Amino acid sequence: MTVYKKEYRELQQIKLAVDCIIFGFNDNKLELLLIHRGFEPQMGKWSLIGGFVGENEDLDKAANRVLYKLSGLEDIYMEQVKAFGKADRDSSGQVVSITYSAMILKSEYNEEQVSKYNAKWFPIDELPELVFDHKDMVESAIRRLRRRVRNFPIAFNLLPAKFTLPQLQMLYEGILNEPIDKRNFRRKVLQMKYLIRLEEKDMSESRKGAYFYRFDKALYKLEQNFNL
Amino acid sequence: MTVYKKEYRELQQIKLAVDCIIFGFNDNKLELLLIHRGFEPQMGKWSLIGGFVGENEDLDKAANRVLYKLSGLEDIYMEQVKAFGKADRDSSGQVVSITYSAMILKSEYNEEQVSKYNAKWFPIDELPELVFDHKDMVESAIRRLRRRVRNFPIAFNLLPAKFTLPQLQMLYEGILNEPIDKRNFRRKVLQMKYLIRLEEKDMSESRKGAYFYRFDKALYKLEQNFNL
DNA sequence: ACAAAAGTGTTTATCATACACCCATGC
DNA sequence: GCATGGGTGTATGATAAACACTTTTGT
Repeated sequence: MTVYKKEYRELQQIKLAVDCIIFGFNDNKLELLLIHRGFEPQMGKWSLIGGFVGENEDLDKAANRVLYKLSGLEDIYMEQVKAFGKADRDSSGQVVSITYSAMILKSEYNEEQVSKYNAKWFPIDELPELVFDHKDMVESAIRRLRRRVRNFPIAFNLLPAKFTLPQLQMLYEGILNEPIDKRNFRRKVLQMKYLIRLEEKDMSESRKGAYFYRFDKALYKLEQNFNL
Repeated sequence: MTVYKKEYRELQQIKLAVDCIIFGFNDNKLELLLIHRGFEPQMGKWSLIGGFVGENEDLDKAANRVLYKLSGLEDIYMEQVKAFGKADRDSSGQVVSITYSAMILKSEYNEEQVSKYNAKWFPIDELPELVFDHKDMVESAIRRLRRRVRNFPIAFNLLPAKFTLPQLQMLYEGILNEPIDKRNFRRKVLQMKYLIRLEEKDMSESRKGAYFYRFDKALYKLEQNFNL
């Protein structure tokens, strides 16, 4: 924390921010929510959803507050990714930013807020030019996401409560950006007992129809081993 | 980064620090370098090696500067672990701290500096009471270390350039805190072609003597797959 | 009857694990 | 010759990867 008492007194000019990397899923592709920056510096470029940490505000709370302000979403699975702290990363001064990553179900997202804040979804392989080092932030978040989605049941945050296995597989293929063998995928998914098949079928995607499943959080909590 | 221009102007009272979690290895156990805190608050407890980030100083550079100041070591493998940002984590005010973790070879460590800074090595299962949330910091760094030591050749930072396989195995057993089968360990280690056996033997630990090996960084860079 | 997506098993290779004895040397 | 730590191989089970056909139903 600190070594010399005198350092404790020095006032830093460093500002502390959080940036939220919000993933959604659409058209079999991962998407990212960005905001059109309406002020200098770098006016006109696109930016992650971010803001400064408040006085006496927990870092995690700050990230959630910012996310809530700009999306209306609460209780979203959100994790710290990394601190970005190059002294010259923000041309307006020394700003250290901690990134947080969230995955949200787009259909629960309040579309009013999107336009209100000049926000827009972009497929992750068609991102516009981003301010400062936000491109690095996104890349590190995607790498982390691809690692974590194999070991934790976080992908279900991008799906409705009831979903089909083809949907789930397409989601994984979209996140990992690689094709997956259908039979192997289904076997692995169903071997873990966390997916409960419902009676109902989704008839909208095929004539045969695909069974709906739900993810049972309680069962997962018992074992907590997840691997895809 | 930022959403409202006005926020840009507000002066935060938040201070930004780095804390270094420095691991060494001794007597088949992981050790941690701590500093005796000689000032309030929490005078008398032990603390990680930390300090505030300087004006116009990169975060990584700040960590390295702090580490250098307190240990004399340069060019140490050091990685960002996590940001700690509970508003009340430091009783002297709002201080957000980014932790960095380094592993050093104790025999290269300047012993003069240790006493000069009231620093001391502690086995990780016999840590004294630490200030603030430093215990959480250490725990998260150890978890990360145990994860990474299996997938990256970072353990060699804790050994001299020439080392024996029994030494390496004891190091892994110490870090992971579990026994490892000798034959399986050696097979896996030698299957990756990064370890070069030297002619020389270490005769100090046994009558038969154990071959010295060295880790070939260049070979590792070619493939970069590592798994133990 | 055919198109379109859903669903289903087996084989093979690879990797992880468990396990016990001989070797080289100094005393 | 014996005590001490160093070094070696094999068999078994588990996991991952490749692969093709049948089912259902709306038109």
